[in-house]
Amino acid sequence: MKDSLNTLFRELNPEQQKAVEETEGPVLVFAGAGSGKTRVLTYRIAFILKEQKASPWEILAMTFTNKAAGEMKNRIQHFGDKNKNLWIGTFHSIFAKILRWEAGLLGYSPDFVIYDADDKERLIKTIMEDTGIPLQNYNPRSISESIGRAKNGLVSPESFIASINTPFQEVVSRIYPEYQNRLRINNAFDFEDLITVPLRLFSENPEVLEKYQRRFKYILVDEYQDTNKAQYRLVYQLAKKHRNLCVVGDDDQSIYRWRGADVRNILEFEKDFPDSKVFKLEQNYRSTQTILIVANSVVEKNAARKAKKLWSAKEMGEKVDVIETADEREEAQKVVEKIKEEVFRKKRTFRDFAILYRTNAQSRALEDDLRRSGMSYIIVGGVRFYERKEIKDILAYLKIIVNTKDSVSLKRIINFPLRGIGDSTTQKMEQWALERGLHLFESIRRIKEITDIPLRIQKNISNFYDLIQKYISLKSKISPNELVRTLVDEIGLMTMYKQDPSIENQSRAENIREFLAAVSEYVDSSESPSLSEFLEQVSLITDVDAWDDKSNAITLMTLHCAKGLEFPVIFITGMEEGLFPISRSEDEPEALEEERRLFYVGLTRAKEKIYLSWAEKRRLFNESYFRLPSRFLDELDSSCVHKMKPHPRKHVKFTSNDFKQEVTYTCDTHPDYESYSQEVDPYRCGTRVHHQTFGKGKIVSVEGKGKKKKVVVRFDSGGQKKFLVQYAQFEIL
DNA sequence: GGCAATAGGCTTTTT
DNA sequence: GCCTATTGCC
Repeated sequence: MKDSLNTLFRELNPEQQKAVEETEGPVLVFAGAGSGKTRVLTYRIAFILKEQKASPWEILAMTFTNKAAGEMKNRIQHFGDKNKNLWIGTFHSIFAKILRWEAGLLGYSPDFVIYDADDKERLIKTIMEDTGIPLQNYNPRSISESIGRAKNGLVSPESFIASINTPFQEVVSRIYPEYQNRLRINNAFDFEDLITVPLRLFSENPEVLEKYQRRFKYILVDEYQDTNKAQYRLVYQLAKKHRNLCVVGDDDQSIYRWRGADVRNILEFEKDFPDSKVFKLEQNYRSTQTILIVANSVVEKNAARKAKKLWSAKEMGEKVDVIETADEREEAQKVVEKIKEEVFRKKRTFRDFAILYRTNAQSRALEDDLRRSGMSYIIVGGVRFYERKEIKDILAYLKIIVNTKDSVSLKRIINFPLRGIGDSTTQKMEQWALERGLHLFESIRRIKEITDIPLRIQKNISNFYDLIQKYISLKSKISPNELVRTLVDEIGLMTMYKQDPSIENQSRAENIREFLAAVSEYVDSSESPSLSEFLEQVSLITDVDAWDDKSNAITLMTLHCAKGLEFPVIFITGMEEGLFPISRSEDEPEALEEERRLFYVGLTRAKEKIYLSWAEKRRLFNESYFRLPSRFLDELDSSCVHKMKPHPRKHVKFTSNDFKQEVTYTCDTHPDYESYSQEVDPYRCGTRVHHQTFGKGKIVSVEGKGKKKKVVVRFDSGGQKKFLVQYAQFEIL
């Protein structure tokens, strides 16, 4: 171990080495993209162990993704295989583990299940139905998000009620306390709970907090800029005793503000810990100089950031190519063309490429073309595997077997596959349970006592009860693997899907097979496999975690997903106003800065070459829209950019379809369209208008025709608003 | 209670 | 354009 440490120490630059050796007291490491952040973290742990400052189980290292945690674990294994007992994991998995141990103190049993966004929404819907809040007026998802935001910001149901400003918040304030109540009844936690409940646990039980404070002599936090208020408090609490806290992050890569992440946590670390040591890692080992110049030129436009400048000892490298295309199909073609060129010219292979985009929906056009060209690709993200309906159905069975109190899962499967227990019956049973303060599962067990359910249906219910009961008793006798296979077989899922030869059912059957394989894999890899541990793993996994760089394929994913990864060649597609930066960020400077950081993250994924592309016309939802190039393209250091002119278009052809569609056209860049247009209409892009209330402005987009015609006007005062032309009473200037 | 047809919502990003 | 949830009919 000593040898390998010495060898590797030579690989650290002076700043990295200082950050590794400064083990005592609070330490803040600003680690720019590609500056060897993971290396510093792992060496630091290895160094602490080597100096025998702590035992492995006294070191806690927290990350945001399983992938990052796994990489850290892997690298540390190189230093010695006794390091298995280190506490390395995601925030959520670490605290899920602690919650299992301390569940009793919270009125939970250790078999609790973890609800994902879908379960959460179902529960909220149930509450809305029960409390008579009309689903039509309030969207359960917005309510779920609102509650999530409150929890991340440590706003309790009580304080939420105290700060109501809108009717919507009033509705949320009625649901929020009941939601927490039902979670407890269902013996379930949601994602936010995994962070906020430990905090409550610690504040209500100081002796428990002290136990963990004493245990964790050294605490490390990765991607500190992504912590939210709750996570920050949790870290702060745990580190208070030994004060050996090392946080590593990069404010320029903070891209999860919308999820409650608070950059202030990293920017104000020195305020929270006045005696902290600060290190800045600014040498980038990943990218060419050109790439860093371009990336810096973009992120410098942000006001809220710590001054720093990444540099590289590498060569200048190639310029960034900006590609302008006619529509998203041509964009895809160009990307494919460039990949072919790179493969041919530079002898690159598919795994060298990543195609990034802002929204998952953009992947389709790219996929179509890649498939046509016979190039292998993998999509990371999108519809997550464990969130697919057929998988969630099986998971719901498993959750019930582990925790019969979980009424959300119970309702999901009570009549799936169809067994003659319909909605009205379920409602009767719920009502019966509610009146007696029992769980829904109790109604099922004691179905004979519910006399207003016909005998025939009672029989169906008691069959269902026997089925679940059988697996509950099997749970301790056979492995999760055998149990799941028997279950899938008994409820006839595979036969059900296979019977129908439609593509979607075939792919469902395929997914179930994949799921069964995942269970086997879990059983093989775990020391003491249990159903409940498997469920936890599944709940906390993401698709990036499953991304493996071994297969030789082009990677497609969102910019968010790409964080922490690197590729020789990066494509960032859809560089258009309204898409990137996404339209919702336009009127909020902080959101816009976050978009810019996201762009920065994308750019710094590249080792050698960057292609940026945008399309003049793009299909979104079901309509075509004309587009303007992203403002970010203007922010690139022009000396490092090479603009590729679109193919000379001899005739801009518009099919009759183009005129039938309801399109948004932006005219400044499309004089061609004007000459083809049969409509003489003063309300088009670029027209300056005056509005009674808002003053003077310019039309920036148009949609719809006739009476439905709407325009978006950007006013000189700064704001932007959409109007129905019919009612707006504009004065044309 | 079951099933097929239709309406409606959505697309920013995720542990 | 897709997926899901709801509706209306059997």
